[in-house]
Amino acid sequence: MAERGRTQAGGGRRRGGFSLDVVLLAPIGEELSVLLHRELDRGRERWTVPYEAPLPGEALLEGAQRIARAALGAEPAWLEQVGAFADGRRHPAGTELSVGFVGVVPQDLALAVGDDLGWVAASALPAIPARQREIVRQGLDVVRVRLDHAPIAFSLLPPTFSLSDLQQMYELLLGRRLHKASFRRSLQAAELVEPIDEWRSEGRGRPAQLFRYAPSRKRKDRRAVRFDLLGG
Amino acid sequence: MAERGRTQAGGGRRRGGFSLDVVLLAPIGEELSVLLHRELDRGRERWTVPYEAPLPGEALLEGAQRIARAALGAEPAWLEQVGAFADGRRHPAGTELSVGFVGVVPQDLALAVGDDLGWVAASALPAIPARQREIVRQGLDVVRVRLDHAPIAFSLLPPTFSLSDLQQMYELLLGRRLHKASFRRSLQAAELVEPIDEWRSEGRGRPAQLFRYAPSRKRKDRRAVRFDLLGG
DNA sequence: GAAATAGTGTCTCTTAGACACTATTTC
DNA sequence: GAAATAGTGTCTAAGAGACACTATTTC
Repeated sequence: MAERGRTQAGGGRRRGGFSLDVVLLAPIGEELSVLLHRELDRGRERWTVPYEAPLPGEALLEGAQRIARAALGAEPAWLEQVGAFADGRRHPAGTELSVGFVGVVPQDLALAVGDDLGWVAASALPAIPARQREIVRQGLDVVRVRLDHAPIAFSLLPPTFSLSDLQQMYELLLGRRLHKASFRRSLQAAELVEPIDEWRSEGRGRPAQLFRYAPSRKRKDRRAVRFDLLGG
Repeated sequence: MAERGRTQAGGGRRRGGFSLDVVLLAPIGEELSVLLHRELDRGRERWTVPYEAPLPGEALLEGAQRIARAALGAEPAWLEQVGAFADGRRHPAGTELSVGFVGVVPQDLALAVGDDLGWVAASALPAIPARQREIVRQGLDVVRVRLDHAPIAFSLLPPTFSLSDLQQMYELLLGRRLHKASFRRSLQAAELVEPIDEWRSEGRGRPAQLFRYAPSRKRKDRRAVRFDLLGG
């Protein structure tokens, strides 16, 4: 916790090394949001994706986890490499190379970030360094591609959830609406969730049955969930 | 051409930098093969994936192209980044970090490599440094994933080809058999090829009509080719 | 009752994959 | 004719997506 707000501590202007850049995504209200760090550069406010130099001997994923922990005070629920970026575009660390990561954070953990950090809707990012903008763009793509194969959406939900919760999470991450009946059929076919004997009422409307994530081990290469567009 | 056989020229033991590792794949006969470089290390023969240090100011893809050109004397037909690797495993450059690329090379270009280079079946690689083995493994995955969306198979064929040629190339790259009728239906739906008024006889059997790669511009996000298993 | 949300049944259309066939060549 | 390869027609099963419906709650 003491590390919070000092995300850039190790990210000097070391020309020889490289930076680790960590795009953290969280569902904030109805928006898929990105964690940005506010820096003051000669009196001007600048936003950056959290980054730092790697530590000697540290694996890339470990370093990305460390940077995420420094920013969040907690581990992201999922974290994966996006790639290496050295296109000559501007980066605040001054390094020629950056290795990008993307991770997701559940909303409750996301809300407890420090003063100089903020969640900004991915659809309305402020100006950030060009190389980092590319990392964010590709990071969003990585999440959307991986969504079918990794339990990213589940990791953002509490242990029990309704199928409407789950569908909304998928829709938020994908940035598009899904077809309700089809979503549920696919979920059933994928054997990913298990109903529990519990219902939750949101005030208005029929109470929703709750489920928990319980993937069937039988089919490993089976696609997780298949999606349809739009929906009633 | 003068560069050939000096692939490792820039790949010293610079702890501070990183290496660019280029996995080159080619269809050699019936085998999908990887280009390896033979080095002598204290009298022992060692095989490595071509690698070098990047040049200052050079974009990653440019560097990978340069390394491929040095090894092949030609550009690969397709080249894409695999990712960054710094897992602490062994790498001949001695760097902590490597950025991996994967590319493909048509057979005719592939056959003209120098003495200290050789094409080895991907299914039967010799011992290579652990980090490079991982880059090869992930590189093969990248090719297979991209095959649906990038004209990789076409880039490995001459301008005109039979549909059986094309299917065989897909099968080689994917490492599995495809279903003939389904392959052709998918190809038709994807509007990727155009028949030309020319046939080719292989000696035995009915002559095959020749086609050329002619993607329809209309549907950009349409999946390139959809595949089925096995086949008559 | 209306409004809101959860959940389902059924229809159509597309496609993967199997199967079996026809077509055209060399021997 | 047989063998080999190219190419196609049809059937089935699965799945996507639309549509409309039923079910259960609050107001």
